[in-house]
Amino acid sequence: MSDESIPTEASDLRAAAMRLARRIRQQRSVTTMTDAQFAVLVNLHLHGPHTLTALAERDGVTAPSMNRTVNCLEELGFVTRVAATDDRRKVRIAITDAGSVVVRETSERRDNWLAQILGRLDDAERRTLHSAAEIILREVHR
Amino acid sequence: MSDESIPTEASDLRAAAMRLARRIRQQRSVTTMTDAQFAVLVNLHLHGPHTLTALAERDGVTAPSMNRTVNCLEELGFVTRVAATDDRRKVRIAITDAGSVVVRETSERRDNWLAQILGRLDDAERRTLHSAAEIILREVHR
DNA sequence: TATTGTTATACTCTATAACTATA
DNA sequence: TATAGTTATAGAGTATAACAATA
Repeated sequence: MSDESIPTEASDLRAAAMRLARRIRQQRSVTTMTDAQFAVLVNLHLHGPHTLTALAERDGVTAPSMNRTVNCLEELGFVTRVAATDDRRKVRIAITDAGSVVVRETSERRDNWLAQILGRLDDAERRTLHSAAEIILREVHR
Repeated sequence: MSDESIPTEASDLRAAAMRLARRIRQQRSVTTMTDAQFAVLVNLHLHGPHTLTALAERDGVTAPSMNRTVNCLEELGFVTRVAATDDRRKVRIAITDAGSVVVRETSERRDNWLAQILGRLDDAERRTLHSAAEIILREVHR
């Protein structure tokens, strides 16, 4: 394979990634919850409690912006704030049981939607998609 | 390959698509422009002038929401509104030359970023990614 | 009466600037 | 003085409800 095919490959890969991600985002269990809120929930669900600053840095937003998102999640009962014991400036933000349920339900819904598509494919094509996912997860860092 | 591997494949594919799309979205030529605005510009660039209703339907948002986005793009000089001659209720929204420049520059920037990643891979892996893109574009509709 | 576009209003996400409490 | 969190304020995207102009 020669290098002159890279531009076309890049363009196709870009179109495919954007379309697939858009359709995945449409699948959610709580339709009133936004992407910003769900991203925070997933982070807390997978990696445990964080400070406000850590959450903001992880999602590439400012602290005041993350503060508002956390306020919304707190009002919805999906996260809790607890003052840190060691450094009294810090606040420990943790996911609640209700928040974990939302993450699991939405993840399931998204995976079920994708599994429908995978189920239409033959083994070779499914292998191709799985290999592609592994390459992307290995080469593209958050 | 057996069906019990589908859940894992779906989960990996979901993670890969979300991460890749997120990183692609970070690459833009005009950093002040939002995703909603850019999506409208791309649509007009690829498929020509549209009415407000058609733009709203295509992006899955309401007409008032699209109206605000188009107002912003008009103020920035990236689109124009022209009254339709046949049906005087309709408004023809078209991309300007400046708008087309933005679309081309951002597309190039995104493809260059992806090409860097593709350039690190061997031929087999590049073939895998390209095949995966083709499968996704064939199976996942907008 | 139905359709197209728009305005009014409200909520969320985003940002910068400024403030409080703590280290 | 520096850091963690918060509040104040403003711009943009989203929605629903209501309206004017036209078909």
